[in-house]
Amino acid sequence: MRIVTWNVAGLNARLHRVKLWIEENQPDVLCLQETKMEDEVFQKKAQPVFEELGYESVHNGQKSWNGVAIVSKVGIEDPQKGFDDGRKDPDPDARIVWATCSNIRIASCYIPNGRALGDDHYKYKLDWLGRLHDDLKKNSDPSKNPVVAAGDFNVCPRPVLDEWDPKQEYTNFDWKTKKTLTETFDLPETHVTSDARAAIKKLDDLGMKDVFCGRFPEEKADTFWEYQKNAFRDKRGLRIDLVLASDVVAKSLESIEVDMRERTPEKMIENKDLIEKYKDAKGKFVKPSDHAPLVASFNWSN
DNA sequence: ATGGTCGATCCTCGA
Repeated sequence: MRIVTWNVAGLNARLHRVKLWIEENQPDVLCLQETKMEDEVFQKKAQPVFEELGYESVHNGQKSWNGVAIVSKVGIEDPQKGFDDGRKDPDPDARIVWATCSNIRIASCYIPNGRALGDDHYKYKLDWLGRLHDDLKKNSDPSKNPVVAAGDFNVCPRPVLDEWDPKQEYTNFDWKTKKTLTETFDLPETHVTSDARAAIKKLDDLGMKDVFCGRFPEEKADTFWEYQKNAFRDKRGLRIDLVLASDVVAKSLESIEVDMRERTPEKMIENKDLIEKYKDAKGKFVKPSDHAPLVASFNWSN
């Protein structure tokens, strides 16, 4: 059972590559984030592509921003859009969708970025993670049942290992001044706070284990590199995409890895055939997302 | 002369 999470940064723009990736990698369940489209658009443009490949799908989206989907070749049962955490105020954003696939309750999650510590969006981020906890506790009981929450958590769970070094100096040539500039890059502060980490810890305490962390407690494995300033080339990334699994699932983990090839910028692709392959029907090279797919394989049968 | 973020939308915002 191969479960994948991938923030595609716009499914309309990325569809050609998502299709290729599914064909090559044959995931059982693919959790997508940042589809940036309404459900009607998903049904019309994306769903038929997935169906052609033998996949069912469920989507919770909105215009321009956010949007999440579960794409599965092992069934989609009891789909649910948004939270069912007992609260009356619905989430204003389309950030979570649930489905049961091969007897595992699965959520595709896009946690709010937070923007800045003083911003209301940061409060929303922490509240959102609390709601995820409460929904899991209320409906899924991860201490007993097979549950997976996969997605872009916008939190670096482990200090240092899941971050870039904010003190490291990077050099880039500036064509305007014709000088080599040295600069450092601050971490996104909303991703590394003790409160954000405590929210992930609370999910862990509920029984939702960060399976990469369980297998590789001492290793780095970034999943996101910003588009700006050659971040991928300079290995300036963060580990913010996570597969959280309840114990019965987590203990069946066979492998977990990041597909770096899918994030490789055009300039760094050496195999020219690959560049041709990434061109869509109109002959336009489809750029990578700023996130790489995180692929988790479990020895799971229901 | 080089390159400079990207996507969705409507030009600026969010990441």
